[in-house]
Amino acid sequence: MDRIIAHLDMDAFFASIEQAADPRLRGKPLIVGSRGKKYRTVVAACSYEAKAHGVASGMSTVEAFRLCPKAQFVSADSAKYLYASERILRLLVQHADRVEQASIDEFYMDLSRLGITQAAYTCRRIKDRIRKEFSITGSIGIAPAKIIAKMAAKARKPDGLLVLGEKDVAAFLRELAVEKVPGIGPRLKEHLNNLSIFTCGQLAGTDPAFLADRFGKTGLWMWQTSRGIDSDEVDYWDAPEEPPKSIGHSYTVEHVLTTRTLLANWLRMLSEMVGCRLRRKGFDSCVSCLWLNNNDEFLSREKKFYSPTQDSEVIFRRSLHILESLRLKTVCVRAMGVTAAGLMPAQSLQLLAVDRKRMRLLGAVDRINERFGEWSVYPAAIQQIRK
DNA sequence: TCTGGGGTCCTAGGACCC
DNA sequence: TCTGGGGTCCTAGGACCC
Repeated sequence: MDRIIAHLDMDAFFASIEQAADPRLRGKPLIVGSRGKKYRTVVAACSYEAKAHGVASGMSTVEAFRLCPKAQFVSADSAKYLYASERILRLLVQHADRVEQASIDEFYMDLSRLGITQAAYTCRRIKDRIRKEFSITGSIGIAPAKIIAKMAAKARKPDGLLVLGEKDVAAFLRELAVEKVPGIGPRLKEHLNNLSIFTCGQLAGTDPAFLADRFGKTGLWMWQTSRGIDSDEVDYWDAPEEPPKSIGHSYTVEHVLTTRTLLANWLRMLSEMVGCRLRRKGFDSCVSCLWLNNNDEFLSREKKFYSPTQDSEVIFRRSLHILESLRLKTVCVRAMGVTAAGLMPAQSLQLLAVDRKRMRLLGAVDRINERFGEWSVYPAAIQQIRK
C-alpha cells in the first residue's frame, strides 16, 4: 500500500490566535514578540499583514518596526498556544489513523488507508473545521513521504492544500530551491550553490558518493530527500516519547555585565531555574554546560562530572568551575546560558543523611514556589538582580 | 545559542586503553 | 622505546529547527 502522509502547518500560528482572540487585531499587521519588552526582543510570529511589509520570524523587533511602524505588538503567551495546539491535535485524531505532533503548530497524519482522493477530501474537511472552530487557518501538504508533505504544505501557504501522488513528487522537487528543504539552512545552501547545485532536481542528479564525501551523513540525507525519500527515523511512527537530552535557560541582559560578581549572580539565577526544572521533571544531570557572549565573542564549554545532581547549588558551582576554566581577562557579558545535559532518571535514594536533608529542603522550596508563585522563595544571592 | 530562548544532531580532534 | 591500528570517551564548535 502506498503511503499517504498529510502535513498540517498552521499559518502564522501565534499571530492568528491573537487575532482570533482579539477582534481589534484582525486584519492588521501584528507582531508577536518572544518576550514583553517591545524593543528588546525578536519576532516570534507575525500576521500576514505584517509579512507583507517584509517582517519575518526571528527578526529583531527594532528592525520589524522600522519596516512596519504601524504594527501592533503583543508578547507571546505560550499557554494560550499550547492549549490551542492540544485542541487541534484532538480534532486531527478524529480523522486519521495515526497523528504525530511535530511541533506546537505542525502535525503529521497517516492517511494511507484512505487512498489519495479520500485523503484530499478529509484534509479539506479538516481545514474547514479548523477555520470554523478556531477562526484560524492551516495549510496541508499530502505526499508519499513526511518531508515532502511538509514542503508541500509550505509551498501553498497560507490556507492552501497541495496533493502530491507518487508520480507528482519528482516534478514538484525538480525546480524547488535546495533551501526549501527543511534541514538545509543558509550554510548548506551556500555550500551547495558554490557547487552549482541550486535545485532539488540538480541535487538528485549529483553523485551520492560525492555528496557523502563532501558533507558526510548530511550529504546522503540531502540526496535522499531530493529524491523524495524519508530517512528511516523520520518514518517511525508511534515512537514512545523520548526523554529530553538537555534542559537549559539563558538570558540576554539589558546592560552588559562587567563584574564577575554580577555575572555569578545571574548564573546563580539560571542555575536555580535549571535545577528547579530538573527536579520537577525528575532528572539528574552529570554534564554542565555554560555559554557566554563576552566582548561579542561566543564562548561555550561543557564538562562531565561524575556525580549526577538536580541540586541548583551544585549546578551553580559547576557553572562557576567552568567559568573559571575560561580564564576571562575581562568580563563584558551580554548574554549567557546554563544547560544541564547527560540526563538520567533522578536517584530517589540518597545515601548520605546530609543529602537527604538537602533534597528535603529543595523539595520544600519547590512546593512553596508552586503554591505561591515562582520566585516566592529564592537564594539571597539573586536578590540584587531581581527587579 | 551568537539582536530571544528553547532545543537536537553531527563532526573532528585529542586522550587514553588494549 | 617507538610504531601501528582499533575503539571509546570527552569536548569544542558548527549547523539547523521552532
